[in-house]
Amino acid sequence: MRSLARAFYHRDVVTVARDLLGCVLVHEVGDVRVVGSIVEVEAYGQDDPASHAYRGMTARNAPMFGPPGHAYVYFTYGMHHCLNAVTGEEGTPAAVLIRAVEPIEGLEAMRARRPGIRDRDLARGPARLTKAFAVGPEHDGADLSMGALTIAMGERLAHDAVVATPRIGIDAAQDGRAWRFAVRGSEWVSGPRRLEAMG
DNA sequence: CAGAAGATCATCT
DNA sequence: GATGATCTTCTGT
Repeated sequence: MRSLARAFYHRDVVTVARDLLGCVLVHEVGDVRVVGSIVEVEAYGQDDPASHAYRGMTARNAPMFGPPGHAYVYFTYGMHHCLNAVTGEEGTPAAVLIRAVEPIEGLEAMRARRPGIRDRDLARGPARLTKAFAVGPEHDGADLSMGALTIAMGERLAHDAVVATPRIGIDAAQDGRAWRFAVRGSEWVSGPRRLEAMG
């Protein structure tokens, strides 16, 4: 598998979000490798009131202003981590939230990390997938809040979003703000109600 | 310094 | 459909 080039992320956030569908998310911790196909994403652009960066740069959202292709991982609700891919021009805040992936490889590890959870729900949600994939300070060590974690750059890095042709169809929904995209008909997107909303 | 809200999830009715 | 968990981040004073 090949990592996505920086140029992939160096584009409009909505375009990148759409194109990330079907791409593969890979994370390795020691010998353990887990892989999943991205089935649901959400784009947060510069003028989006729902974006963490809407009111300018802060300590938390600084990675969103950084170079495309890096990760923006944030902690929320006192217990969850969420993973984003930074896109567009450096200096212009934009990122794609990875909302759900379909597990492909490393199911055993995912089950161990999320005991008692049905396979279908292992990575079906932005905070669920970070737990199944062990994305977070406790496993990555790096200072995630500074965007030190990098996805998809050809360099030797712990995190790689890998190329795969976007499969199936695409649906878009506008929450009034962030653009959400999901693989049409996928059983692995985060929530039946959301699917319905996407028509 | 206090207060509120949060790109969520699991669990319950 | 509603609620509690749990704590960081941001805002206003």
